[in-house]
Formats: sequence, structure tokens, C-alpha cells
Amino acid sequence: MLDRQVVQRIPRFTGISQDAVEWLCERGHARTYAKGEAIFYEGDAATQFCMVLGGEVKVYKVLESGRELIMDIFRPGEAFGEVALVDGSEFPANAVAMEPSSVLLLARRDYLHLLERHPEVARSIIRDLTLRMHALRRRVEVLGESGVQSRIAQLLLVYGRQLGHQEAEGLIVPVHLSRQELAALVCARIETVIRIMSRWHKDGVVLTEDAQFIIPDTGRLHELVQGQESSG
Amino acid sequence: MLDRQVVQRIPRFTGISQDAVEWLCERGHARTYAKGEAIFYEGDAATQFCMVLGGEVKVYKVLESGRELIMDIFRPGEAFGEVALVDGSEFPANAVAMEPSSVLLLARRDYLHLLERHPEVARSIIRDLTLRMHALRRRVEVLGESGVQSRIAQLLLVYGRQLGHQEAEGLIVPVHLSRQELAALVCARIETVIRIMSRWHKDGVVLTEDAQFIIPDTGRLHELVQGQESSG
DNA sequence: CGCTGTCTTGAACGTCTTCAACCATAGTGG
DNA sequence: CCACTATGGTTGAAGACGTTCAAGACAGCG
Repeated sequence: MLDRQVVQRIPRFTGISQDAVEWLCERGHARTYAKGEAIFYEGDAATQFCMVLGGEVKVYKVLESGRELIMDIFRPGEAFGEVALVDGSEFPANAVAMEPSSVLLLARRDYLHLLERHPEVARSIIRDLTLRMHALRRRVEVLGESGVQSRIAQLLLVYGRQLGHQEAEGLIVPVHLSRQELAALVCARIETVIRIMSRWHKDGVVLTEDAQFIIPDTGRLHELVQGQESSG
Repeated sequence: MLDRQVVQRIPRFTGISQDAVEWLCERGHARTYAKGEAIFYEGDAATQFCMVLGGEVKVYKVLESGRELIMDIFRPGEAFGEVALVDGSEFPANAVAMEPSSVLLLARRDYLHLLERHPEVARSIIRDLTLRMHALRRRVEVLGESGVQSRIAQLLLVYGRQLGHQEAEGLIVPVHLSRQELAALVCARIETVIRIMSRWHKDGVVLTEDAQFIIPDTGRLHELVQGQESSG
């Protein structure tokens, strides 16, 4: 049983009828996951709709080469694993809570029912799918950059545009990413990432703090994306 | 004015009412593009729905580094640039005909009207969007592989699964890709691609023919994806 | 205290890019 | 017919870059 307040604040469900909210609250439920706890695995049948209510969830694949590739990181209000749900297939990747997280779960048949009965939800899903698409497109652009340095720069700039806010010290990007996770996002070895981040820290390009990055001057990062050279 | 026959054979529009078909035929029109001709550019306002009727269309970006990255290649029956159309934004990439092609065009307001009035079209769009998502996900997986060799192998395997058919000589992958285009797909330099393809041709791993690739033994390609080693 | 996990650094090695040159082919105009 | 040009493909050598392996630092926690 979900809280009406919570459901109504979710972008996906704004504008749906009171009846639908009621119905959704009865059918869905929230579950909490500990840090590092798996939500689903690649190959699992997609039987549930999943949406982050609190915390952070990463969806990742283990490539054939054994390397871990983070497809995307989901934050409150974002649904994940939805594509598999729509086409009734298996999850194509693993999902795990990056920190203590709360996830809204809804059985597939209820999800489809909602989709069927409420055109405004269907429209909302289309909108959400396009958002996911943009996100994936950005992932492709990041991975398309040659050079790990360019890829990290691009990644941080994307996160900055998306979640950052300007402060006196620079652009604050409030995402908590370990070096390992950074590496998995840009598809590089952790050592390479560490070396680049160390250099940047020394040069004041990007500062790593407790749970955030600080970019004093985004212009310098942009330069790094464009020309591999620089640094001299 | 479109041909009723053509429209009805498009997966996207199967199952829609005769009225809708009629309406669509009146509003939409087909246009042909010469090889290399641009269909739209990055930054253009997305005012038209575009779907390949014949030929091949590539959607690509020029990255900040100046490198060309092919996001995807579209074949008959597939819509492109649709995400921008849905959210009323600008095209995020360029589209160009890879060979003489025919493209169905439909004004945005007509597209939205169709979406509004025909729930079965809306459902169809959701299904198509999930397909696009799968495609993008596969692109991410290809680009996530380390080593150009792994990426090309992965790319060919994906195309093989999608479009290939088994023959006596091996798996035939009927896609015509220049070395330059292969390079743009895996985000590598053309020279690197050439060297790898030459080696593979010599070793009989992948044969490049006129307008297709032949993979005598997909198992060997799989090995190449997994272990970078090999070749020794 | 020792354990574990993450982070960090160094050196050797292999891969990819870069730059430069060259070949093959098709189309064009004399 | 030829020379000329444009396009796509190919090869080699030098150097930049990233990975790999090995070792150590550091903090949190039993």
C-alpha cells in the first residue's frame, strides 16, 4: 500500500485521475534495498514495474570481456527496466541499489492495465521513454569520445548540465561516484581513471569531494573534450 | 499522396483502421533522396515524421572532437528522428541517405493528430520506441567493449543476429558498409579498422564482399570479443 | 590488531592513433 | 584513347595512450 502523497508527486503520475491514484496505491508497494543489494538480474523475467522513490539505483551489464559497464544511474522519480516490461521480455541488465534505496514495485499486469485504461499515462510513458532515449544517446556520445580523458570530461559535463548548480567555488555536481563506478561509466580501467582524476585535482580542473565533484571552470573541461592535446 | 498498399505494409501502421490509412495517405508523402543527400541536420526543428520506405539512412553526430559517430542505420519500415518529434525539440543528430532512398514524410501536427486519435498507433509507437531503445542499448554495448577488434566483432555479431542468414559459406550479413562507415560505427580510426579487417580476411574470420560480410564461423568472432588475446 | 575494500602509484607492454605515402577504381573532359 | 581528379582502400613507422601487473597506502570495522 502506497502513500497517496508520494504517488502524486511522481512526475510520471501527475495529472492522472484520483481514481487511478487510488487504484495505484492499492496495487503497488514500496520496498527498501540496502546498499549493494540487487533488485533484479540480467535474464530475470520482467514481471514488475520498478521506479526509484529514494536513493540511487545503477543498471549495469557485465560485458563478455568481463568488464562492468554501467548503462545508467537512476534517481527518485525515474523508472528503470521499463522497456523489458513493455515488450514482455527479460531484463537485459542487472539493477542494484548504490545506496539505501526505496523502490516502487508494481505487477506487470497492473502496469499494463494502467497503460490500457489511462491514455494520459500512456502519453506519459511515451514522454518518459523519450527521456530514457536521450539518456542513452548521451551515453553513446560519452562512449564515442576517444580517449578516457575526453569521456570522463564529457560525462561530468553531462551530469553537470543535468544535476549541477553553480556556486562560488564552481559548478557543484552532487553525484557520489567511486573511482570504480566512474571507470564503469566510461568503460575504462580504474587505474586510468584515477590517474586522470588525480591530475585534474592537482591542476584544479575537477575536485573530488565527499559526495560531489566541483568543476571550477567548465570551459577547461570542454577544451579537454575537444582537443586531446592540452595539458602542456 | 501515398500508396495505400505501401502504408499498410509498414509494421508501424498495421492494424489501424481503413479511415486512418486513408487519412495518412492523403497527408503524408514520399520523397526520394540521392546517395549522400542530407535529410535533416542536427539542430533543425523537428517538424516532420520520417520513416524509411526504401534504401538506407544513417543518423550520425559529429562529436566535439570532430570525429563522426554513427548513432544508427535505418532500413525500410523504421522511423528515425522520432524522439525529437515527440518532445517537440530539435533533431540531435544529422540524417543522410546512404544510398538512393525513399522516405515517408508527415507533418508533425498530423503525426500528433494520428497519435491522439488512434490509441493503436500510440501503442505501436511505444513498441517502436522500445525497439529503438534496444538498438541504442546494443550500440552502448558495442562501444563499451575495449579494443577496436572486440567492438567490430560485437558489431558484426549484432548485425548478424538481426539481419543475417545462414548459407553454406557461413553467416551472410547483407549490409554494405565502407571501412569509413565501420570506423564511424565503432568509433575508431579508419586505418585501425582496415588493419583488423585485413587480418580477419587473411585468417578467414570475416570476409568482405561486394555488399555483404561473410562470417564462416561466428564462434571465432565470439572468442575475439571475449579475450583480447588470440591471433597469437 | 589484522582484515577488507577502495584508492593510489610505478613500470612494462600492447594497442590505437597519427602522419605520410601509395594503390586502385570510376568518372570526366580533352 | 588518354590524362586528370576524386574517392575509397591500404601499408609502414613513430609516438601517444591505455592496460596490465605488482606493490603499497589508507580508512573502516570486526
